[in-house]
Amino acid sequence: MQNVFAPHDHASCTQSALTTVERACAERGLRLTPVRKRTLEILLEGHHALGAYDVLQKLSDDGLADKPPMAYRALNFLVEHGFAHRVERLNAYVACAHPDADHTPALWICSDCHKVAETAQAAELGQRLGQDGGFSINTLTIEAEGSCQQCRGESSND
Amino acid sequence: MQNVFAPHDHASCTQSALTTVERACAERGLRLTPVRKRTLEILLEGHHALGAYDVLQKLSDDGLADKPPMAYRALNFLVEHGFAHRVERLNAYVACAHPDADHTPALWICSDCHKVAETAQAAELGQRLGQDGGFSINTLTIEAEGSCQQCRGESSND
DNA sequence: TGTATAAATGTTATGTTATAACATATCAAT
DNA sequence: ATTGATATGTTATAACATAACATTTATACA
Repeated sequence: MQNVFAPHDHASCTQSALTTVERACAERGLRLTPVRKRTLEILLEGHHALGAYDVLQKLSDDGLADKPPMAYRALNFLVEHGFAHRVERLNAYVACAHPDADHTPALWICSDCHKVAETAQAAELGQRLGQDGGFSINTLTIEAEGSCQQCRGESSND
Repeated sequence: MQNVFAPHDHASCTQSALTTVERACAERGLRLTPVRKRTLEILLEGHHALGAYDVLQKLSDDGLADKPPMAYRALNFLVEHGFAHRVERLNAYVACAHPDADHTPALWICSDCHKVAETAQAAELGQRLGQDGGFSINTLTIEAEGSCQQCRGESSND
């Protein structure tokens, strides 16, 4: 687990995500317009899920967008291209922790600190699960709500 | 996979779910009031997810409830006690396919026929996933969207 | 049997999340 | 420059959900 729960150098964490997305957009011919980039930055400010209207408020503060569709469009762009994830349980959005990998993430929502972490091993797992019933998966949502190690104040070997 | 996608004797399927829930309520001292029972019946009419307002409409037709909180209360009761599940991806609800077992279901949403099936093997799986990061899971959501075997028109051994 | 307590229901009002539909502007290629 | 595609601006409304408080009904037990 790429541990966003643990203390880390968040500035470089943000910077590297941003750079990676910029590169990915360049490579894939995607337009990381001002609203889109700012939306990503907003999500990157913390490892928390933000609702579309939270994002909209911040975009509005910056004079970049002031109506729901604008925020939803930017968020949908990010989600579609794997630069952010929608957290179904929260009707909210998180920046992707490793936007370059093609992945179906499992999301880990700490109900205490409200941070959301992500792991990538979900896809194979879904395939395995679906095999029995002959179900062919397009998209898979795996979200756990609970408490992270940091919030439980426990050591790693308990 | 308890295959709700495949043709089956739905009347007996419904009846047995209903009986099981009635028994469970009796055993656990829960009150399966008219609105609650009818709500369950409504969900049991098909293996489809229904939105709270769809349910409300039907309850209203029956003169049992006519305001949002009434439907939400009944639905929440069913969900809390494991007699129905909330489908996060759809903001909707399905009757539980095996309401007696204590389970964390994985839900299988066919985007073609819109039926929702359920399997029970999710819990262990979540535990395994969370172990690495020391994350302690309270609730786990696993939902796959895709196409069922029936809708793909494929044989079982492809 | 009356009364206390808890549980469920009824009701108003509003909060929150999301999109349809259509107009306008900008970009990218020829 | 023209065109076609993409993105943005805007209005309006749809869809989902709950807070807060009043009233009724069930249940327990004095």
